[in-house]
Amino acid sequence: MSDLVERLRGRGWRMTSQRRVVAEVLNGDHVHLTADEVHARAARLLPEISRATVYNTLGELVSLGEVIEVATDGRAKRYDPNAHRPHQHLVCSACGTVRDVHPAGDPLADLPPEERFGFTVSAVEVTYRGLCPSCA
Amino acid sequence: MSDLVERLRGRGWRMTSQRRVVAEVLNGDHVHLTADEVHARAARLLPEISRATVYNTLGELVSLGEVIEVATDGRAKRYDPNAHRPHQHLVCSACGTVRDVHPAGDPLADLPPEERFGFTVSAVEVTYRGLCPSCA
DNA sequence: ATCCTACGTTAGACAGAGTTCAGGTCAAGA
DNA sequence: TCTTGACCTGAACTCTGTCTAACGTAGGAT
Ligand SMILES: [Mn+2]
Ligand SMILES: [Mn+2]
Ligand SMILES: [Zn+2]
Ligand SMILES: [Zn+2]
Repeated sequence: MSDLVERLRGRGWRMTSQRRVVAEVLNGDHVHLTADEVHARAARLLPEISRATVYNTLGELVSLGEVIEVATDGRAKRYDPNAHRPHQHLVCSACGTVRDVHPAGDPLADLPPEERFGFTVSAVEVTYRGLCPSCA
Repeated sequence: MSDLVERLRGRGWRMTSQRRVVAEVLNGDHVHLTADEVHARAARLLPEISRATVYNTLGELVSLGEVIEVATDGRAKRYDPNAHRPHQHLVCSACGTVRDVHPAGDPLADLPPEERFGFTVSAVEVTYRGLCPSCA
């Protein structure tokens, strides 16, 4: 996540304390924070950061391809810095916890041509649902 | 969808004009309407129907297992009367059109035990994304 | 057929998530 | 250091969905 600063600068983006702090928060494995969680953690490092800036920066990171947006349910979207390797998600139906998973097989290949209705299919998302150990 | 009226009655539910109209709107194949779309169409048949009743009735139909809630993106949930046969969805990234698809294989079997992190996995959703013929 | 009443409906207030905007701030090149 | 346009802020606003109190009515009881 630290060379993100370089990538952003390479695209002519100003490196502000706000953007640095958001990038800092989105660091680690199995990180799937909501925008408000990102804002709360960023505000511990930079108290005056605004909600709007967090939303703007997250949206920019998504456009850059550095962060993936995960729409789990009727709840808030989660922002996932693990954009390196493609993966799918396992979501707890009770508490909303999200884990990265790597299923076998290629779901795209499982969709036969006659089931594509003339669409140009380019991506597939798989969401597994169940109860996590704490909630079971 | 017409014997839905009977199933509801069998559960001791009152059959009101509002519920009949919502059931009427949710009729056909590849129907994936948002709650507000259901409300708009229901209101053409029964102008005084309220938004709250549409939400209530849709929630009841989901609890009954007669309708499936589909969260396509960060937008409004869609309500799908095709609850008979399990299926997945193909969504146009441009216009949002949703089609029912039936991929081969069992995605649940593709998630090995060591990728389940102790979860009790009970369901899986697959969403294919791409451009529909009109948008391509 | 009429009455009763618990269940259903309504309008509007409310809440959470996210967007927009006018005005103030500041990163970084000259 | 100066300049400037990109960036940030707070507040208002939209969108989706829930809740509530008062009103209406489906359908069994009489
Ligand atoms: Mn992830
Ligand atoms: Mn469907
Ligand atoms: Zn859980
Ligand atoms: Zn389309």
